[in-house]
Amino acid sequence: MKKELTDRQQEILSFIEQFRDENGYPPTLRQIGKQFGISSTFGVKRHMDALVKKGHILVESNASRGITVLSNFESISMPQTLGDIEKYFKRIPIIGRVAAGVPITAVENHDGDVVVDPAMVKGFDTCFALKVKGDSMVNAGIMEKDHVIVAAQNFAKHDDIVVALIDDEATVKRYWQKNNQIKLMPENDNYQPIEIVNKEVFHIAGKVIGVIRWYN
Amino acid sequence: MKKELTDRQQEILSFIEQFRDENGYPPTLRQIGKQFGISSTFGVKRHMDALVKKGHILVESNASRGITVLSNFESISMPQTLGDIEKYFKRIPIIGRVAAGVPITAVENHDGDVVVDPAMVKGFDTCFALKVKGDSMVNAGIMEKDHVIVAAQNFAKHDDIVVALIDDEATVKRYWQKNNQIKLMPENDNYQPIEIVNKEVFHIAGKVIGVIRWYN
DNA sequence: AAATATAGTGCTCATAAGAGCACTTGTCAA
DNA sequence: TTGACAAGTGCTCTTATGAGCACTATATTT
Repeated sequence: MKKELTDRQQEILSFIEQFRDENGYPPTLRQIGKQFGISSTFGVKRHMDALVKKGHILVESNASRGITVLSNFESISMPQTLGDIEKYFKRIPIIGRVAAGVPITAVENHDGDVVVDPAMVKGFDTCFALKVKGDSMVNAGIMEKDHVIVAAQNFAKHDDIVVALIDDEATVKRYWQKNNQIKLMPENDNYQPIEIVNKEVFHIAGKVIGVIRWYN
Repeated sequence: MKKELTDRQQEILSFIEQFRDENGYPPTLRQIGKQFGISSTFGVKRHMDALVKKGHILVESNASRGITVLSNFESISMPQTLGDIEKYFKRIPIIGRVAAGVPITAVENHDGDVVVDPAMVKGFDTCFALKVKGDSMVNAGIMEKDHVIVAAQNFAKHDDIVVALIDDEATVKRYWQKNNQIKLMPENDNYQPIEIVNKEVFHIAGKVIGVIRWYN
């Protein structure tokens, strides 16, 4: 069992992990020292020894950057059989281009995928994810490069956030409808509402049901 | 765009990734050479140069093991065995209360969990999710009731978005630091920055690495 | 007051490890 | 046949980096 760390040791352990995560390789003793204002490698080395002793890392002797951080994997609720997996986890494809003619499910359109909770997309037949271009929805908390999770459907209700196609151009906007009049409302003061006059070239691809953002 | 690799280059790239995944740090040129029966570091070095040129890795000059493998988004794949699951999916606990005294991992504090892509939290030892209260970060696209994904750590860099504890009250803010002065910056014009004067009652619980939102 | 633990300095030393040159071998296309 | 290219050898050179010693400082405990 891992033993309690001092504040200093915890700080240093966190730094090692973060460094490794950002660079793909762990820091040297001197890089650690520099980060914390420790001028001597020996001072840092003793922290390593302490972290090894307490079971948080492994250090390969005489190997530069030879630090292995031991993970702390605590399982929550996990599937018991392979067949169970879809009850616990779901992957949704990230669609590169959304165009009217092209079926959403087209494989050549894949651009990776996102992992979501199946409970969240329950009841929606076909879902896909879309990487947001532009900042027209920032006031709705949808930023450039976020991924929106979309339930595929060709209709919408007033006030839904939708993925709409105008002349084969995909856009995320809030759907506004009164009687026979339709507008696509941006949520950014620098943009103007788009009024749909020609319904021939207008299409709804789906309704936004979620947003996922990762920093870095 | 990444260019095509020769068979040899592909083998070597795979080995580097596998080595790093197993050990937590990349191999040296000599270790790579040993694996493939290449006795000269120069032979290996030229493979590295080729991989850099073709956009698959980064190499830090004169740094031992300074190889960063650039990630490649693969298309949807599913685990083949139960043991594989954690490579594909991860659940992160939603923490009810974040308080200075209480360990984050305390089970009684669970409030369900969120499903995320393990690749996104790779390298972070302990992660948790937190439901956002209040609208002080709307300009950063973090809305009330969103879940923020947090990597547990007790330090932060200037400009990180952090979960901070002041007098046992948890808050999400942008971390601002200059010399010895620390401020927590809201991203909403209706709120004022919080200046940290008493560091006794101030604590950093973690760094926000992602945001998840579900509508309805 | 003495003992103990954590944290750090300023060195030295040995070596692990990257950089690079001149030369060789084998394959394939023009 | 020639030329281009990938792949590898056997070196040398430099330096980045881990190991370790003797000593200091500051708490906290005994």
